[in-house]
Amino acid sequence: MNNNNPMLNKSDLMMFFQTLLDAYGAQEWWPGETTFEVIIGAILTQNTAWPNVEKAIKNLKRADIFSEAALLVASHDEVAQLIRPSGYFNIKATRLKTFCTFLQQQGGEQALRQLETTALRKLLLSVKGIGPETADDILLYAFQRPVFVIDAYTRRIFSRLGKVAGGEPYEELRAEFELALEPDSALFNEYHALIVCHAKRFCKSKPTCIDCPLKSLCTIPE
DNA sequence: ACCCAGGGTCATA
DNA sequence: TATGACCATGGG
Repeated sequence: MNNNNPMLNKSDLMMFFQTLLDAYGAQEWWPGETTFEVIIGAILTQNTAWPNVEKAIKNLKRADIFSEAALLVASHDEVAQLIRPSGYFNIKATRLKTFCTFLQQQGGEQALRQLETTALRKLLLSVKGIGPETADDILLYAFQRPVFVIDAYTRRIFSRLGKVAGGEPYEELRAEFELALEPDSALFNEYHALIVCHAKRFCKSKPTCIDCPLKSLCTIPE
């Protein structure tokens, strides 16, 4: 499929956005007060419901293990036990420590902020445990870069709207969204937040189409 | 007792 | 490139 007659076009995307914004209001993402907290949350929320991540973050804060230095000093088992509610706790404990080591080697958040988006993205993807979606969460919500995050919800919603196939490679989908829209980090921020908000209410694997604000535009409603 | 959640890595063909 | 196994808790 080429770009002559893109299924994903700006006017449709902005119409969906406005509909979601009218229905749910501004979400003001990411939940988290600091850049560091956004990044920790992005790693912990991999394939995991957000309330479980909040519990894990609370545990880390209560134990006063919520900084690059503290996470590196703490033992693997201690971190793992604290983040237990977020699931995959052994893997995620390693990922948190790996990221902190990376941050230290790079010279901290300030050094990363100096990099161009494409360079920073490549660097983040080189960290074991940070894949494309987590990298884009970090780029958009921690570093305010105009990157359109693709997640399972995005695939599901827009495939049900008949705008994408759904099974495209990550980079292909991201390119489609970013080519259709102006690079606007505030827009991308709110758009992804609204996608998640909407999917949690109406666009689950078993859809709940009653009162769905996108119902008239959807290809599957019963 | 299922099914699913704001993924990523690794082995295999 | 494209599947499949694995990681693991908590809520519906």
